[in-house]
Amino acid sequence: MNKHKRVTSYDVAKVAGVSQSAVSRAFQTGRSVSDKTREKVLATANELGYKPNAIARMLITRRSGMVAVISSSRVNLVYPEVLSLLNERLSEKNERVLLFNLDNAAGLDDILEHIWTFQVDGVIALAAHFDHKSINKFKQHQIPVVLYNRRVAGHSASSVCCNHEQGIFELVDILHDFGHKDYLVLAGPDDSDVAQERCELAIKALTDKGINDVPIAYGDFSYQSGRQAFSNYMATHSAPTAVVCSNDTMAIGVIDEARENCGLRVPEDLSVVGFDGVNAVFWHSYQLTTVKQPIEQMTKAAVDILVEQIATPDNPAQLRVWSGALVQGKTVGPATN
Amino acid sequence: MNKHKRVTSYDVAKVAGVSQSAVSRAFQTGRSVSDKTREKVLATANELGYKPNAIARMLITRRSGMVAVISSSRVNLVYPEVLSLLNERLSEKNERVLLFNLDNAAGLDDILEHIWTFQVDGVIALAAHFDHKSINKFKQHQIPVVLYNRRVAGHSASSVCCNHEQGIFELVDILHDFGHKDYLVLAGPDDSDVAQERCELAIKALTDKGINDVPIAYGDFSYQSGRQAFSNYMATHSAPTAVVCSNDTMAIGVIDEARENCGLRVPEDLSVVGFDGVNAVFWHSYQLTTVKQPIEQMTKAAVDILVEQIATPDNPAQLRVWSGALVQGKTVGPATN
DNA sequence: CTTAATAATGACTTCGAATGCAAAGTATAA
DNA sequence: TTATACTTTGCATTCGAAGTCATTATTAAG
Repeated sequence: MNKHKRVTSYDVAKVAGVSQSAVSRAFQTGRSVSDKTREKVLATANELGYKPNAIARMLITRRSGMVAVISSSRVNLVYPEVLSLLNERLSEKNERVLLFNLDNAAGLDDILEHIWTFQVDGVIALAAHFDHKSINKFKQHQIPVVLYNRRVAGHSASSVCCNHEQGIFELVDILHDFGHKDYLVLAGPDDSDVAQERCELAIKALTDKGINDVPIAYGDFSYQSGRQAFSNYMATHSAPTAVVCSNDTMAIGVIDEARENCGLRVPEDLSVVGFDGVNAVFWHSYQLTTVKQPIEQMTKAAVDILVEQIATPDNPAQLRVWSGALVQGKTVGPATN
Repeated sequence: MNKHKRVTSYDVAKVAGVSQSAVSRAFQTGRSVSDKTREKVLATANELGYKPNAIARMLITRRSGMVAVISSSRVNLVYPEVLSLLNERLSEKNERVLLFNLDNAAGLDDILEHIWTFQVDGVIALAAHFDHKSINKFKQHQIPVVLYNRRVAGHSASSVCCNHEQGIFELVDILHDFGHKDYLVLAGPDDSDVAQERCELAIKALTDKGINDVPIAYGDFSYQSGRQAFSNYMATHSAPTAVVCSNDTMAIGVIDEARENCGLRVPEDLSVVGFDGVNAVFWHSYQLTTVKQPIEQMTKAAVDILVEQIATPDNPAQLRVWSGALVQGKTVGPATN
């Protein structure tokens, strides 16, 4: 077997009695090699245990076969689901995932440094704290980017989005139809674009219904922060009848806090809606009323667009938007006051 | 700014009036360069927007700065949590995560092919379907591996594990103390080592208590499979009073199925225990009795061991085992029959 | 059986940083 | 001042595959 030194294309060439070029060509499709030579090369390669060195290939082809995915993790159950699908789609396109974790805005610079040096073919950014000001740097470095659920003015980067406006308006419609008048909006961290957008849309939807001055509480998209925020709110205010949460994980936190520590039944005393449609909200004890993002379609499109931009970098940036699917769970009921 | 061509160390060298070697050395610590030269180089590098090309460095140093993490995703909530921590620890050691997803045994060969060609510095394997027979191949390719929750006979690879035996015995102890006699063991997929181990240990623990012929149902570690398995079992058997599940996610599935479709209250009519201690089981509606793995310590150790093996490949493989922490939730009660 | 067109092949160069080695520079000791 | 030790520096080579180009082998056409 192969002892200490790696088997290179030269080794294979020597044994097979051909040139290194022939070996290289044998491992590519659509290259000018006779079947005879290719067979011979592949046979001896197999015999010697030769595997092409991807690093050397990257250097000369200037393609790394890696896509950087900038995700978050700590808090929001939606990230693992999206990451998993992205990984699958990218594998099909023969791209590997180089994973970066961004849980607070401070980490971004470090991640960018690594992205430049690693020569990734492209980037998919889904982290909540991803700062869209850094998008220009990608352009300078000529690295295609696809933003996930984050649109940027002027279309300077492609993005795939769920239509938050439609989704949140539908949720508010339902609450309104049930006669709710006392609302609380539970927003995400204020340095997150998605958080900001969803919060503003909730306020706007409520204003459209003639409901003004809605109080806003803040969390960080995590379960604990949902509980904490609701607990804090209840300590100084009377109970609302409906809570519009900027994501599912916080919504579950609110439900648990309401049931455990506030003596409120959901949905009898309190209606709660979330956003995302993560798997866990469909569990029987919660059955949250929420909007499910079409993450299969969104991740597929994100990868398709990215791969296209890698192949033809001069193609214009594009934006694709999907409607979310309203899921009528069991956390919304008629207003009681 | 930099237009179309990448800035290389030669460009910096020319502008700074030094040799390419000097530039290279300026970017490394502990190299023989005068402070004056280093400053000059770093200044012009900054000016030209030069970033060292990691690919070229990988080729010559034979270190990629990447660790392959083989994870699963579909089903078990424990993976995202572990993955996130691994990523954090590896970043601290200046290693990037190259992510591979293994959701069924068939995908392994493809992943291995990629691991060889990408010249990763090391591998951390946590996927349930990771087949320990492939460990020898890593040795042949001289790539250090750390197994997560998977020990292999003969210590041919390092591993960090949670002491499943202790944990499962403690869980069974509790159930036994509550007087349970009618058990169901819900096992994971039979091509998974962890699944097999936990199942056997549950049976062993029960046998030690004098309880024999315990029925076994099978799932795939997912919520849905937990529901399905319990539903199937109930269709042809009378209800057990206690279910020992091989992971938390399935345990939650069992609880939901019992409550929703079987008219069983948990814990009054049915006691359920899980394993792992994923975040979601602490949510108020579940509060599962389970064993929490010390994933902070385990991931830290996995990374430390791997980094050590990368630095000194001839060091012997090591095994580190932690006890899990019993979490007394609210899903276990006295036996009713 | 030529001639023209096409396919297959190998020699050589390239990608960009790191490093062994020898030469040149600087500091220390006698 | 000279001999010696140590530090800086640049040259040339290396990592391993891929691509360019010129040459040779093969096939098709006339």
